[in-house]
Parts: sequence; structure tokens; C-alpha cells
Amino acid sequence: MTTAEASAREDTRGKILTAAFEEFYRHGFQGGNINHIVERAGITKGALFHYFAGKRELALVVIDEIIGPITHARWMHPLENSSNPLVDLKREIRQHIKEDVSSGAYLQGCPLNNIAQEMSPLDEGFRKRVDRLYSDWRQAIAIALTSGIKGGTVRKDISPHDTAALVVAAQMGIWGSAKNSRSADLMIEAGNALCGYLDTLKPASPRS
Amino acid sequence: MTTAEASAREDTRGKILTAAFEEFYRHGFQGGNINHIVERAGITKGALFHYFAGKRELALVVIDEIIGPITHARWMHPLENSSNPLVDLKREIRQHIKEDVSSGAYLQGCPLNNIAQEMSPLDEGFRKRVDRLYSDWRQAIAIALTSGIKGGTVRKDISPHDTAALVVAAQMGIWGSAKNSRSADLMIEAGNALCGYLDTLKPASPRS
Amino acid sequence: MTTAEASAREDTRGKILTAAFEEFYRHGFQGGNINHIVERAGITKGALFHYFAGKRELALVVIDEIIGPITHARWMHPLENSSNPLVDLKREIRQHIKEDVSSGAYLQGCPLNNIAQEMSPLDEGFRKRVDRLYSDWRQAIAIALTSGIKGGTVRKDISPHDTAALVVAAQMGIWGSAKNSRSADLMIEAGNALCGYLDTLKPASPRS
Amino acid sequence: MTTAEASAREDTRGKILTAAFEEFYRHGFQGGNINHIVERAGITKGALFHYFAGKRELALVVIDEIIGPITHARWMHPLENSSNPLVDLKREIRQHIKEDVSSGAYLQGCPLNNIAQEMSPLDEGFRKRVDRLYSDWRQAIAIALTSGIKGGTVRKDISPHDTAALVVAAQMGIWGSAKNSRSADLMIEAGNALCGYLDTLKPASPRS
DNA sequence: ACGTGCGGGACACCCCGTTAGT
DNA sequence: ACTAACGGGGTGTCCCGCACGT
Repeated sequence: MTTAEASAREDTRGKILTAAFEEFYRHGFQGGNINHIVERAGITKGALFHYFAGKRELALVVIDEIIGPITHARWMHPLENSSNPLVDLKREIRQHIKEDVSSGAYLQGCPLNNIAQEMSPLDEGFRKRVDRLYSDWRQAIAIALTSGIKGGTVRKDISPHDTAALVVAAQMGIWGSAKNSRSADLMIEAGNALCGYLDTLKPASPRS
Repeated sequence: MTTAEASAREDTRGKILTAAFEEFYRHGFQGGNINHIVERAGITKGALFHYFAGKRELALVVIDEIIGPITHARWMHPLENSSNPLVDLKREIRQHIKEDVSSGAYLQGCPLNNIAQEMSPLDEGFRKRVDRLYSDWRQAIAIALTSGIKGGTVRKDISPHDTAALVVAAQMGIWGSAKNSRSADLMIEAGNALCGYLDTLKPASPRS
Repeated sequence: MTTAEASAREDTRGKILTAAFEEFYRHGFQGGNINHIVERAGITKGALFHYFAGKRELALVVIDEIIGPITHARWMHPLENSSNPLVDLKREIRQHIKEDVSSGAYLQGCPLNNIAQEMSPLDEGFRKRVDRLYSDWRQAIAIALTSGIKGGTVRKDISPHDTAALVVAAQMGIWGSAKNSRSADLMIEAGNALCGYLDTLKPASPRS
Repeated sequence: MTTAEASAREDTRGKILTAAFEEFYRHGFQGGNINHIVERAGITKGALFHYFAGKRELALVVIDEIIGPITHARWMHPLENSSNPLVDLKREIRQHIKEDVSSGAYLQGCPLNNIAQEMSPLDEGFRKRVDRLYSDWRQAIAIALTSGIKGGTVRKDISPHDTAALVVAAQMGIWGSAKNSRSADLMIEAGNALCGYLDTLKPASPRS
């Protein structure tokens, strides 16, 4: 295969994935329409079927190749080798809120959470892939908190494992709340409260 | 209309609503099947369309008459006239986790959140009803916290409004996390962390 | 339900079955087209789906309610209480050949055999229903032959069981041959030979 | 073209034909799937369409080059220059039943008859090729019987033409019956009866 | 108040064939 | 000779809602 063909292939495949991500993000998996995907990608059903075995398989690849990398990039990479996880977590949170508010993404919800809530109880294939991402995310936070405890930037009496579970859950809930309420303010306010919570995890300052 | 007729009417209507709640809870609104509802309710489609204008209207009534009352009973009533909101909130949370773990409800997610995540961006009618419930819930917590501040059982330097938003969001996220992971442990651990957060809202003990 | 409704129901159901029989007879089950059936029956797909769960189930009912009764009426009933099975069998064979030749049915083959050859190896549900009809047919012949042996109109040294199997097989093959060759003559000639075979089953005349 | 090239060509073509025969034998022509053929042959669709104009043409070549030669070898060649056609026919029949029972081929039916029953009324190209094979077969038997009459091994008062038609039809029907019933016994029993029929074609022994 | 036959349409699937390339 | 991306359409499924009945 030539380079041109390979890139054409990746191009078409990528267009399908992008269009599928958009469609499923907007209408959910069950509500998503294959014809819309085909139209938006500017291809035909034959091409789609050539690359993906069906709607379900397409959605699973969207999770693996679109949603997964985004989640890693946004939530996990910034915490790697963090010396002060509380600061880094707060920066992440504020950064993500700022972006979602200005882009309007807060109105559509978290792509990962959307698909999770819809499909987890219905399809084990979806559930496993989504759960892996959330597990990784929780673990990344727990590791950062543990290293923060060692480095003295985090209180020693908290459970990194439980705390990580709460932080992830809170962010799922915050984005979901903002979506339901169509309220950027709500996102900001709850975000502030979450940052306030993270502040309580700092070691008691020696003298105050 | 006689009393017997009226109660027969309520009986049929109630059976439809119960069956519809079950169906939408399990498969979502878009994935829910009217024929299944009809079968489970032991009635016919004619009866369903006699009482409800369509699938959408049926689901809206389910929110109003089934999910709404449950939410009020579980989350809002226990906080009314609370003298110590932190204690009451923690009791609520632990109670709900215990129930959901033993009933297996943690596997299906929160009925309100499920429908919220699926339908809020797609249909304004759904969104408004769901948002009203969440708003009420947040307000109930905020009022309780405010009264706690006045009563000296809650720190004075926190924002009841923001805190309420976080508490509600956290619980949305916790139940959703447990659903995705099929893990009761995760629900318990994140619940513990949430209770730990609530403990940080207590006024600094006079001497420490 | 009123009589009018019931008969309307039977009417629609019957129209679908008749149209389906025609379609499957002409194009086979796999090649048969549901849209053609709907058009020919003058109904809609909704009505078809109301009465039958799908293409497969429709075809199975066609076997039970159309092909089965025809087969019984043509091949089995005339042999009941036969005192001279060889004569009755030959009359059946000649009668059926005459009818098929004049109606042109010899060009389309035997409805039962068509569906049998196509679907038996692919679907156990089809196979069982078809096999039951052929079994009944063979048994009807075997019983008649046995009773002919007792009555002295059939040779005592033949196996009614094996002979019945051959007679049925021969008729399957004769109709099939005529279909392939588009030749009424072939059907007549092979039918003559089959009648000749039946003649050899007569007891040796006492003196000759 | 070199010898190596030619043989490579024949190799690919042959693999396609073998795979196509298998597929059409199992699922019929209409139910047969080109992708399965391509996969089983270990080639690509491009190669298939390079050698054959389409699904239909492929199937026609399968008849000509696979099914036809098999039929000739099994049914016609053994009868050439037969001095005692009844003995040779019976040997053929018993041999073929033994083989089909032990190989399980009785469950799949006769490849020629399968395609004949499915496609003869739908496509004249199929019909003509299939009919030619059956005609040849009938003629081979008729010629052998005629020569048997001349040689004194067959009764003089039978019609070789009609008898040949019945013998071929009976074998079509026997194999078909066994396929429908999934019964090797049925094949054997009907085969016995057919051999019994052939025995009646022997000239009456001078005195007994 | 409630049953039932039925309308009409959309949706996912999947499949045969072509064409630009090497 | 052979490849692989791709075209385009037909097919079965199935579902929501209506229009009558009684």
C-alpha cells in the first residue's frame, strides 16, 4: 500500500470516527443515526460498513480512539509526576471549567459520562471500556495524592483511594449538573466548592 | 363518576405509570419500548393512549408523579427543619448507599440522573422538569446549611449555595460511578470521602 | 369481538398468507420479498407485522396452514380406507399429473418440495414441519399398502414401508424433473413408468 | 504466458470454484455469500471478479466445471457399454447410497438437484445447464436399457425412455427425502425398493 | 373506558459490484 | 494478476400512534 492510499484510508476512517463521535455525543448511542454520520462524514454507507462492522462496533472504536485519548490528555497526563497534586488538580478543574463554559461544551455534558450513563447497564462491551477509563482516572489521582502525601503537600490522614473516587464522581456530577441546568454559573460554583474541598486536604499549616 | 369507577381509573393509570417507570429506568426513554410497557402493565395500547398522549407525555408524567415524589421523600423531606444539617446529610447519604447496595439499585443508577443525562440536551420539556427537581434539592440543602450556620453547627465561612451544588453533584457522580463500575465498594468508598468532606464543614472546635 | 371484526381479521390474515404462499412458491424463502407480499396482499407492513413475527414465522405458518392442508387433501385423504391402494394410487398420480400439466403447475414444482429442498438443511423449524408432512404421506401409503396386502390386492412379499418411501420419492423427483425440463411430456412419461411399477405390485394372477 | 503463470492462474481459479461450490452447496445460490467464498478461497474480491463476471456467472461455471463432471463420473460413465444395465444400475445406486451415508452427504442433498430446484424457474441459464445434465443422464440410462433389451438382460416390453425418466426421478427424490428427514435409513429403504423395481425389469425367467 | 386492527415510515444491516491503483 | 477502498441501494425489522369499535 502506498503512503497516499494509507493516508486516504486513515482520512476516511478518521472522518467517520469524527462524525460518529459528534452524532453519538449529541444524540446518544441509541438515538444516534447512522445516516447522519454518513452524511456528516461525506461518505457512503458502504464505506462505513467497510471500516466498521456496525453501529455498536463503531461506537466502541469511538470510545477507544476518540474519547479515551481526550480523557487521558485532559485528566491523566497533567497529573503525571505531580509534586503538588492539589494544585495540579485545581488547575485542571478550573481549566476545564473555563474551556467548557467558553466553548459551550457544558451544555452537552461529558462525552464519556454520557455514553457511560446510557450504555453501561445495557451492554457489557461499552461498560468495560468506559470503566477502564474511569478506573485509570481514579488511579492517576490516587497515585498523585499518595505521592503528595509522601512529599508533604497532602494530609497524611486521608485515603487517596477514596478521595480519588470522590473527586472523579464530583466532576462527573458537576458537568452533569451544568448540562441539566444549562447553567455555566452552576458549574463554576460547584467547581469552587470542589476546589474548597481540595484545600481541606492540605496538611494543617504548622502554626495557625 | 362513582368512587369505584374513579379508583378503577386510578388503578389502570397507576399500573401504566409503574410499568413505564420500570421500562424507562431500564432502557432509557429512547430505548424504552411502549409495547413492553403495555405488556408489563397488563393492559392494551388503547388504554395507554387513552390516558397519555404519547410516549413523551407518558415519560414526563413518570417524572412528575413517580420520580419526583421519590426524590422529595428521600432527599428533601429529611432535611426540613434540620437543626444539624451535616449530621442529617451524612445519615441520608449512608442510608441511601446502604439501601442501594442491598437492593442492587446501584447497578441501575439514579432514575432521575439517568433520564437527565439522556434527555436534557434533546428535549426542553424533560430538562425543565428534571432541573426543577435538582434545583429544589440543591435549595433544600442550601437552606439547611444556612440554618446550620445560624445554629452554629456549620462553619460560617462556606457558601451554602456552592456547597449544596457540590453535594448534589457528588451524589450524582457517586451513583453513576457505581453503576459504571458495577462496584458497591466504590459507592461506599466515595460515600465515605463525601462524609469526610462534610466533616470539614463543621465549625472549628473551640479549642484546637 | 364481533363476527364482523373476526372475519375482517381472518380476511386480512388470509390475504397475507395467500400472497406469501405465492411469493415463496415463486422465489423461494430466501429470495422471497416481503414488500412484494405486502403489495400483493394490498396491505401494509404494519399489518403484516401485526399478524406475524417476521418473514420466517410467516413462512412457517404458510407451511402449516396452506401447504399442509393441500398436501393432505391431495395425497392422503384419497387413500383413507382404500380397499385397492394400487388403483387409488394410480388414480391420484394420473389426476395430479393431469391437473399440473393443464394448470402449468409443473413449471413451478411442488410447493412442499421446493421449500423442503431449500430450507431443510438451513433451518430446523422448516425441516421439522416439512418432514412431518412427508412422514404422514409415506405412512398413509404404507397403511394403504398393508391393508391391500391383507385384502389380497397387493403382493404379500413387498415391504409397504420401503415401497411407500419409493413412491413418495418418485413423485418428488417426477415433479422436480418436469420443472427442470419444462416438459409436461417428461412428467407424463415418468408417471407412466411409476404406474407400471405399481402394477408389478399386484399379486401374481392365479393362472398365467 | 509461462507454464508457471498458467498454473498459478489455474490454481487461483480453481480455489475460487471449489470455495464457490461449497458455499452454494450449503446455502443455495441466492443465500450464498460472495464474501464467504472470497474468505474461504483465501483471495480477494478483486481476484474473483477478475476471473468471473459476477455471482451468477460464477455459479454457472461451478455447474459446468464442478457439478457436471461429478455427475458424469458417478452416473454416466459406469453405464457406458454396459452389457447388463440392471446390475450396473443397482451397483451404482448401492454404491452411491453407501458413500453418501458414510460421508454424511445425504444431509446436504444432491448438489445438482439443489441448484436445479432453486434456480430452474428463476433463471433460464441455470435451467438449461442443469437440464442438459439430467437429459444426458436419462439418455445414458435409456441407451443402456435399450442395449440390455437387445442383449436379453432386460424385458422387451418396457419403454427405456420412460423407465430412465423414472429411475432418475426416483434418485432425485430419494436423496431429497433423506435430506429432509435427516435419515440414512430412509435412503437405504427407498434404495432397496428402487432396486426391487429394477428387478422387475428382468426378463421373465423361461420357467419359474 | 378501553380493545384491536392496522398505517406508515425509519432504521440498521449487509451485500454485490466497480474502479483506481500497483 | 491482483488489491482494497468504496458506491449505492434494497431488505427485514419494528415501532409509535390512530381510528374505529363496543
